[in-house]
Amino acid sequence: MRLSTRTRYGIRAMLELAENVGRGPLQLRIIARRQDISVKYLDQLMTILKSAGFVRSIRGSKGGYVLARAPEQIKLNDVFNCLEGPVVTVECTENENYCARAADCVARQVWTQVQEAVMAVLQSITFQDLVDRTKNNKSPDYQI
Amino acid sequence: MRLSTRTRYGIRAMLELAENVGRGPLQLRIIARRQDISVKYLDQLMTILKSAGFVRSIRGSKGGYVLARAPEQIKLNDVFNCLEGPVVTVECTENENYCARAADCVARQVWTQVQEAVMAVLQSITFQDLVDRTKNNKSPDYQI
DNA sequence: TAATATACTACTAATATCGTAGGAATTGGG
DNA sequence: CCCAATTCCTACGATATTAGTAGTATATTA
Repeated sequence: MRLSTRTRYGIRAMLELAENVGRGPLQLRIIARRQDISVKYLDQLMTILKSAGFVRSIRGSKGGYVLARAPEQIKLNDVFNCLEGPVVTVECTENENYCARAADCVARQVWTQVQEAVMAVLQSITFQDLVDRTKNNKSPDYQI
Repeated sequence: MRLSTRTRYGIRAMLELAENVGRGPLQLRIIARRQDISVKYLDQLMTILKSAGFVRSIRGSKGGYVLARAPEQIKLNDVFNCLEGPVVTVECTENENYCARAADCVARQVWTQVQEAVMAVLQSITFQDLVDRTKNNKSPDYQI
């Protein structure tokens, strides 16, 4: 159960956009440099995020990317699902008919519990929350 | 973030052994048939579980496998870790020095939160719990 | 000694991941 | 109108992992 770089990079890129709200479009090049990600790879990730409706693009010179919605309206769970796929994919938790024993399968119950725990965390956090947390981390009050 | 069959099969095999406690060794062949897993593949999984100390093997005729500890003393988390590896592997959650920005990286905080949520679920369940749940599921009281 | 098990090692097909590469299309500014 | 900057699109490839299959060696019981 390891996270793909796709998801990790994608969420970090979204965070960059969230921090840039109100300052116009942000370029791939900039995001890639700040987050230490290959421009070309990030290019593909943004395509996914764009077609899922999380970001908007402005083409041409002075173009770039902006969030399609306000940061407080985008939950981590949404983006996670888009990039990583359904949380904890075990076929039988999604499709009751996948296995004949599903009804009294305790293993299935466990995976469902795990799944719900992960979703609960990711659903409770928006990109605005992450922006706020970043500010707190950078605040002088928190320096040692 | 999908579970490998390795983990799923392994946990189901362990559950079979937990249900068989006190009845002597259980053969690979039997477990494989009941759980619909390839005998040869299960063979390899049991090798892993054995070297991790979760099961003991009895070789030769009338041999098989038994749990190495009482079912109430084996948490799902232990077996999960053994088969699937660390929960939610993101290098930076395990190794603070992996990334220079780790200290104030909010993405890292998120993955830590997710990780802890999963571990909390898996740590709260033992194989004895699963045996009990199975009995409840099979009890006539629960039939419709 | 025969039958039944586990133990061990090697191989393989399929798939996914994590990119790299190259060029086409669009836009803003001089 | 032209050039530079930027997104858009498609194809390719190297690497690793997964989910097995296969064959043989070793141990134990009866």
